[in-house]
Amino acid sequence: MGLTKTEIFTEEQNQMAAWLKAMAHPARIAILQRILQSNTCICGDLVEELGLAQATISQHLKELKNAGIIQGTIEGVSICYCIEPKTWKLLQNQLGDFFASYQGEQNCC
Amino acid sequence: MGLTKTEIFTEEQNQMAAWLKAMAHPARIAILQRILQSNTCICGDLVEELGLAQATISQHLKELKNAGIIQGTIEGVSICYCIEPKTWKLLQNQLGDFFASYQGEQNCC
DNA sequence: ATTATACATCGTAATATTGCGATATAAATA
DNA sequence: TATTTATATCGCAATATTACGATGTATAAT
Repeated sequence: MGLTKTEIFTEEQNQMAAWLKAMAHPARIAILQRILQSNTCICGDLVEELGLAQATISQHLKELKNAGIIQGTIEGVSICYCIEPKTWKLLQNQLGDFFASYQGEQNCC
Repeated sequence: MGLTKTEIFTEEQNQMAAWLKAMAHPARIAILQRILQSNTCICGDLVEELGLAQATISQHLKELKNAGIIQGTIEGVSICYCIEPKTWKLLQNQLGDFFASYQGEQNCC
């Protein structure tokens, strides 16, 4: 084995897992924080700021892009990455609901 | 290679990544939903409800427990799993802040 | 046209994850 | 004490992830 049995879960469960997985790496958290903080597009600055090789950063950016969390547009020689607003808000809402659905310890251990 | 370079990231970035990673699997999302929904402790019902083998479920529960997201207490023969309130609230707040720090598209692509 | 710059992609090695059968453990019951 | 019940752990095979050097590609500058 070694592959997730996606077919036994709902579309929503798989989507949520995919989003979380895309963010579940310190480098990708750092990239997102950097984009959020500067509140504008981020290009190759990342390679110097994080201590990872250019190929590695590029790969991480690709994963965030594939998950729909960021988007990249060509800006001359470099590429400009920023948050994909739609996905961001969707994920924000879904995660918000998910966490808020906890009613606190009641009949619990 | 093949191992994450945790030493170049902050404690917070690594912790957040670890929490997200623990939740970044459809089975573990399903388990958490089940716990949240029934609002009480969950034992072996999961094995019948999800379509995964007992060993697999046990492993997923272990990962959620190791991340501090759920806790398990022995309840006679079976084990009772529920949300770990402290971690849950912490993660809820940190994720909330993280997502809320997005200022919307401004100087962006 | 050539060169420089900024990324992306390929290929590969090291390691991690996923899933499960088999087996171990520990509490409850007969 | 022996057996049942509920869960954990081991060991393995299949696959995925992480990281990076090397190389490809496309735009800008010379």
